[in-house]
Amino acid sequence: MSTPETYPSETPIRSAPVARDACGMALATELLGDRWTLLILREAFYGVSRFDDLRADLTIPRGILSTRLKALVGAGLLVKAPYRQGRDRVRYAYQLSPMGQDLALTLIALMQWGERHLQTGPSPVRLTDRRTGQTLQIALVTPDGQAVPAEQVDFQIV
Amino acid sequence: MSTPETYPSETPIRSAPVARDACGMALATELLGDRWTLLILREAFYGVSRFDDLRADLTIPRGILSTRLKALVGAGLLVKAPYRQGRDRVRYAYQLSPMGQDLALTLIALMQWGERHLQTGPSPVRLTDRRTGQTLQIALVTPDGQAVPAEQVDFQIV
DNA sequence: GATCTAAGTTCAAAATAAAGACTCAGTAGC
DNA sequence: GCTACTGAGTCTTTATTTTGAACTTAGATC
Repeated sequence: MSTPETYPSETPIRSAPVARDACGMALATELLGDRWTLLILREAFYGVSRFDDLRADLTIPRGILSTRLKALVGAGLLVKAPYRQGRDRVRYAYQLSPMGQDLALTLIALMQWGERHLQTGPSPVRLTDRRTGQTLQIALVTPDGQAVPAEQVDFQIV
Repeated sequence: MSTPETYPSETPIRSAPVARDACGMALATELLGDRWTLLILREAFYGVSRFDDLRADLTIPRGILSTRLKALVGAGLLVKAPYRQGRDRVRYAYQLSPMGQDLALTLIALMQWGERHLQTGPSPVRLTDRRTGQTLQIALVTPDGQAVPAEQVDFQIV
């Protein structure tokens, strides 16, 4: 990808060319950028959905989990779905909404970066093509699904 | 993509099938998951590299910026490069290391998700194929660069 | 020598997070 | 009916972080 101008240079970049409130990444970061939210969503992707299971799995304080879940439900990433186990009373499970599920590629991108740069051992997670068994990776693709190498990607601000 | 088992079900998932310290995403989240770190990296991608420019652009307290930059340099995402403007004394610019640059796809994934779900107006950011001008999107691809549709992706834990 | 600037450090006050006790609604056992 | 139990929270106190503002430092300029 065409990286931003290398620096030191004669005219260093003094500010970001896109305002924070017009940048999807900045907006997403405001919602997801804290110590727990992405970890909660990771659990949700794995299918962990009950309050006490999340709390035990993450060892997160109850109050914080409660606050975060409210925020995620409020933002539309999670939905509170009623369920009943056995003859027990109705309770609620936190499940990914379509908006939440759509975050999958982002979390996978983060996971693959973490595996490349932070993880020492091999990863237990396998992402493959169901048809061919080939290993899959995150990339930028054209509308017809052809990956474009980084050097060939043009990043511009209009 | 084969989503985790839908729930309510007879056997809900009680805990994540991958330990946090064996999951690249969880490791990445520990490093990047706070209110400022991703925003700092966003600036770095746009080429903003000086302490005071970052501070002014983000309106982040100096102390926090100092702490975060140290952490990012320590983790290897940023490098402190000496520079000299005019006849001024040597100062240091914070630039993305290869490890930091490799986070580009992750930030783009986050940006595209934010654009789809959080942004109201059109995005000023254009990601295109330099050869054909086609708009680009994040996807999972096979080693030969062919995108695989979500339904055909197999996610397994070994 | 006094002043300016970029890049920090230091410190008190405010906001957040953590840990643990408490609540509440419905079940189950006696 | 009374007691205990469970999942899903709330409440309260204490610890940790963040904030904002003032101070510091090193070299360049006047």
